[in-house]
Amino acid sequence: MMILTVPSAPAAAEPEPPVDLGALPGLIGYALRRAQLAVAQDFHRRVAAEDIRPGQHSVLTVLQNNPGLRAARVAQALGIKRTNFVPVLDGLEARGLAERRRVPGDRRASALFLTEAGKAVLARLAPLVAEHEARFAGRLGPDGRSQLMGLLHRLGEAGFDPA
Amino acid sequence: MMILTVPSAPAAAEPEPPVDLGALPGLIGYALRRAQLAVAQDFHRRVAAEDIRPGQHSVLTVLQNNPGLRAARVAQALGIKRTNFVPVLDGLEARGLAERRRVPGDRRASALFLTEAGKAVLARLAPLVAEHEARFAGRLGPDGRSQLMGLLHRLGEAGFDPA
DNA sequence: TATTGTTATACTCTATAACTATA
DNA sequence: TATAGTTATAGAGTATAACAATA
Repeated sequence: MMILTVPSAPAAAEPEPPVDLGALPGLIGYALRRAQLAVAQDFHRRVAAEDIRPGQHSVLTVLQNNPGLRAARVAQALGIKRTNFVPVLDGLEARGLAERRRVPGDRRASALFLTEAGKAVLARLAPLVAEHEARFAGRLGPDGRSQLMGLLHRLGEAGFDPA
Repeated sequence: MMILTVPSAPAAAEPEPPVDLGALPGLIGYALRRAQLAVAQDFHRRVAAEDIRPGQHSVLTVLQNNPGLRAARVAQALGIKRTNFVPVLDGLEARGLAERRRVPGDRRASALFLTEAGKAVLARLAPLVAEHEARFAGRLGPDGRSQLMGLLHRLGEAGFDPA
């Protein structure tokens, strides 16, 4: 019996050499993006039941801690442009989680508040966010976590100003 | 003389109390997002002259280090879905920086290569990216930088799979 | 049947310019 | 003239579903 063609290796055993990422894994920005993607995806999965995204969670948290704050200040505190903050707030208001009220002294401004439903969502969110946080804190250990927070804070300093 | 209204302080001196971010600054995901935003904005400014975004830089780097790699493998290595990789590659090809070539053995696949122009862009990019990296590495110090890379890698592990 | 690349589509995020009503 | 909120719009990024050609 004659063998007509001899593949250099069985198809199932072709290992496909790993992709060489070059200098990318050593770049701070690349490592940040990969880590942030992983963390954001976990947030999305954990909090899916409440249908809240990280940015919405941030806004609700700020309103809880600063009832009556003006829209421009919320946006600025979170690094969101005023113009992009409008649809975010529209969404929260349409779902009955937050509300705009007129400010007595200044008829241009609006003061923002959580509704009771908004407070309830935040209360239900708390344990989900805590689990999410614990998952990644667990990967780092207490020392690693506090080191990371310090290092990230240094990167974020003096960095941006979303006029 | 009767004072009708007494503002609690002159308007110019009203300090506007700081916004209370609550638990946000202690959350890994929030700190990651702020840091990533600052780093990405600096990348954008530094590299504006070449009109290349971080994702494009990553693709060009992978093609340089793995000439002839298939599209699906490039996308998977960078955490981009195959379907979203198409317009990225279209853009690079339209600018003459990368090209698709037919693969002899498999008529479905395309092998990806940098063009000479693509190699030249990457060469001009190198010092800009190095400056960008140095800016943030300088904020952390050598030890801080290597700690950060280790911690970010732990966060990104086993995290995502952009099928 | 499974894989490669692709189209179509939609939703989010981010960005700029310009408007309105106030101040 | 400046500010608070808004509208309109455009560009990226990311997501799913489905298709043709090929394996």
